[in-house]
Amino acid sequence: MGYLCDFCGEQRSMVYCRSDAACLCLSCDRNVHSANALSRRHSRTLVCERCNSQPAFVRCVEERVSLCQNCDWLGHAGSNPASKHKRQTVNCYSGCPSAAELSTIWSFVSDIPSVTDSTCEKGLSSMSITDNSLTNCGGPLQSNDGQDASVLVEENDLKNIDKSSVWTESSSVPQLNTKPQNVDKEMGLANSTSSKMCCPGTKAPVQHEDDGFYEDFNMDEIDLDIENYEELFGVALNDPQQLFGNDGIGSLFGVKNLSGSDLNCQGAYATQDSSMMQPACSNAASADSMMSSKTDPNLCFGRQAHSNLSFSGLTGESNGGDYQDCGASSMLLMGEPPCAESSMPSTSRSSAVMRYKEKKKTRKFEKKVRYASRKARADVRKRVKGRFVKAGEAYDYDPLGKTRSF
DNA sequence: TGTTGAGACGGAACCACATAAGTTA
DNA sequence: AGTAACTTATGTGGTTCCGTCTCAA
Repeated sequence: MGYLCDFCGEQRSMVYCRSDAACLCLSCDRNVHSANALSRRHSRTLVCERCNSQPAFVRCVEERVSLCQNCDWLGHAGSNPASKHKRQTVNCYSGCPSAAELSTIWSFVSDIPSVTDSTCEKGLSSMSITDNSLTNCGGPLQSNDGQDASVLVEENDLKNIDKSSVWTESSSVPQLNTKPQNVDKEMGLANSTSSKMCCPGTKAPVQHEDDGFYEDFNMDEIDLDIENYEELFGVALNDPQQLFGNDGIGSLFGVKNLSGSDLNCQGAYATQDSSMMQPACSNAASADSMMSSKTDPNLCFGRQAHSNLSFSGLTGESNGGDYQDCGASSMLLMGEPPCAESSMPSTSRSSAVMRYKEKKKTRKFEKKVRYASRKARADVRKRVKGRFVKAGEAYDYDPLGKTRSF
C-alpha cells in the first residue's frame, strides 16, 4: 500500500470501491458509503498491495499480500516457484461494517484501524460479504427482511471463508481468474468449495453433480455482448452447435435461432428445470442486453444446459482490469469456449480473442466520467428534488448526510 | 379485430458550481 | 512570445416530466 485515499488524500488507502473506481481509507469508505442506500450497496474489497490501483482478488498466504488478478498472475505464473503459494480469496463487502467486522472478514489484515463512525451505526451497518470468487448474485441466502441484519453473508458462512477459499495454482477454482492468459489449455471451472450458484427467484441453488465441469460457473455482472462472435470464436454461428456443442453452454444461450446478428445475453443461466428459471441478476447493463433478455427469453434461459451461468453488465470499455473484476468473464472471453476446442485451433482462437478484446476496448456502451473531480463534487452536492441547490439554501437530499434541512 | 386506458419504460431537462478551455490585455 | 486576468463552456448526479410502448380489457 502506501498510496493515499482518493477522497481525503491524507490517509492511506485501504479499500477499493469498484462502483466508484476509487481507493479509499477506511474512514472515507465509511463516510462515503454511508451516504445513502445506493452507495451502501457498493461492493468494496482490499486494494492490491502491489499495484495499489486494482481491487485485491486474492491474498497470498506466504507473501502476506493482497493481490489483484494481474499481480497475482504476474507473481504466481505457472513456472514461477511462487505458483505454489497458497492463496485465499479476498472477500468483498458492502454496507458499513465496523472495524471488528472487517477484521472478521479479513482476518489476515492485522492493522485495520478503528473507524470512528458518524452515521452508520443506526442500522446502516448492515453489511454483506461477498466471496470474491465466482458469485455474488444475492439470492436465496439473502435475507429478505434483512433491513436490519447486522451482518449478511452471501455464499459463505464467515467461519468457512478462510479455509474454504484457500487454494494453490494446482487447484481448480481460481484458475478461472488467475490465469487469464493461459486459458487455452485450461478450463478449470468447477468444484468451488467456497461458492455456490445462487439464483434469485429460485428455491435453491441448483447443482449438477453429474457435471462438475460446469458446476458453479457463474458470471455475475457480465454482459457478454457477443456481436463479434465470429471474431471471438472464429466460426460462423449458423449452426450454434458448432460453437457450443449439442447440450452444453450453447443451450444456455438459446442459440437455436441465431443466425448472425447479436448474441446478447444478460442474466442468463440455465437449470435443468426450465420452470425454475429466473433472470439472474438485476444489475442492468447495456440497453441492448436488456432488450434481448426481455424480448427473447430463449436467449437467456436455455433449455437444459449444464451450467449455472449468468451474464450481465460487462461494458464495452472493459479491459483487463474489468475482466479481473468480473471473474469468470475473462475465462469465457479470453479462453476457449466450452465445447469449441474441437472446431478451431487454439492459436487462431487466441488471436480472435485478442482482436475481440481490442475491438471491445474501443467501444463505448456506458457513460464515462471525464472529470472525476466534478463527479466527486456532484456526489456530495446537496439537492432539492434531484436538482442542485445553491450553497446554504434548503435542501431535501444530502448525499453525505442524507438529511433534510427543512 | 380495433380501440382505449393503465402501467412500464426510457430519455431529456433541470439545477449549482468547480474547472477546463478560450479570449483579451 | 509569454503571462496573467477574465470570460465562457462544460460536466456532474438525482429527480421529475413527458412521450412512447406494451398489454389487458
